[in-house]
Amino acid sequence: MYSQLSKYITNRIAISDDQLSVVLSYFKPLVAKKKELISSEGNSARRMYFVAKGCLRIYFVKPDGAEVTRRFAFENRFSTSLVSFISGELLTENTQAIEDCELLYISRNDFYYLLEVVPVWEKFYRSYLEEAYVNNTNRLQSFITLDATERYKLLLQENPQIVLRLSNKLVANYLNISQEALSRLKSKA
Amino acid sequence: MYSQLSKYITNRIAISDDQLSVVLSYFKPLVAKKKELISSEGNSARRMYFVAKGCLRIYFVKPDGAEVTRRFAFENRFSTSLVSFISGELLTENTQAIEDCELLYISRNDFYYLLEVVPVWEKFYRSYLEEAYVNNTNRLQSFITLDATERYKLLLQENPQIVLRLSNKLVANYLNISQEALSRLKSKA
DNA sequence: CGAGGCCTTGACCGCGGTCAATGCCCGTGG
DNA sequence: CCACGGGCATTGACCGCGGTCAAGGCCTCG
Repeated sequence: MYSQLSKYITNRIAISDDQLSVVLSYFKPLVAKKKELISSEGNSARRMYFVAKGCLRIYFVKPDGAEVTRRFAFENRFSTSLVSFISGELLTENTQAIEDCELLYISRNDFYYLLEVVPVWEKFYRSYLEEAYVNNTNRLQSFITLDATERYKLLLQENPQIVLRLSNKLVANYLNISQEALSRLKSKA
Repeated sequence: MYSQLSKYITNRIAISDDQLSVVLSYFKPLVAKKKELISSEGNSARRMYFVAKGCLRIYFVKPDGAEVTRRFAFENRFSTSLVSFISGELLTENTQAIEDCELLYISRNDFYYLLEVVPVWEKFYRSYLEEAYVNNTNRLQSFITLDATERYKLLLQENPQIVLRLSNKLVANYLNISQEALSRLKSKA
């Protein structure tokens, strides 16, 4: 697990072995069963997760109770309810294991502490934020410019893993269309 | 102009006078007339703009030629085509003055140079990225969860300046609805 | 004063949502 | 090992939001 995380970090920034082991020492392992809710709205336990195995789903809940998926995180991805992580306020999004998972997590406090004591960690966070921003913008753009069929085709191209590995229900939810609509557009194409 | 920018920066990070003047020295003034295109798609001149006076509009162009506004930046705001700024690739978005503007800009190269030589500048960029991410996420969320009327009401609440100061056409474009639809929902509410 | 852009209103329509019925698959317990 | 139940997928019927097209009035600017 820790070697996967090391690789992830060293792929992104130049960091000395000493600094790397300081960073790693703040990550703790966590195992979660399928369907388990790892952190939920209104909870103040903000953490950043590294997925060593399995898949996480980040979603928020609409006033009417409906859930909307913002993101899936498969193996070798970081993931967090980033808006709450940034603001330090209560969680606005839930994180759920949708497969049996092996995770490493770091608390928000420890993460921000590392920003102070390991200068190069700031660069890591920068690249994380930049990537999150670009992903978000692309997703926003796809909702603004594409209809349901085009969004589905784009997802197949750019992230086939989501379509192949997850249930139609989850895929439809991620595309923000109904299960029925996804079923129909699949049968046409 | 430079004092506005100083205030903006010192409001966000603790920075010594010396470092501040280094930072300021990389910003250059620019005046733009209403409707002027300041930087456009396919252009590689990536800059970050500080709006001292007037209003900028950042938009991208759909394959069919339609324009979609991602963001307006009024006085005392930073603004850039951030995805291109991050990636260093060609611009994917255009920036246009929609009023007569007084701007300060810094080139992408100089900006990244500052990240190396003025360590505290990294914190400034961090806070900028965090804010951009949160804004983007809220906007994405509003498209996913709200219909046209609700999006309009939310905009009135959170950013009345946009509605009051800009033409219906621009507002409708920002909300990603047709001018006609905006006209109708205004007359009902 | 004319032309072009913006705003409004009406008519029409298509995408995708909801509701409902049915079928399928799979996990669980008897 | 089979029977049952619950969740997921598919299909049909229906409908409403918001888009497009078109026409008319108004304001602005050259």
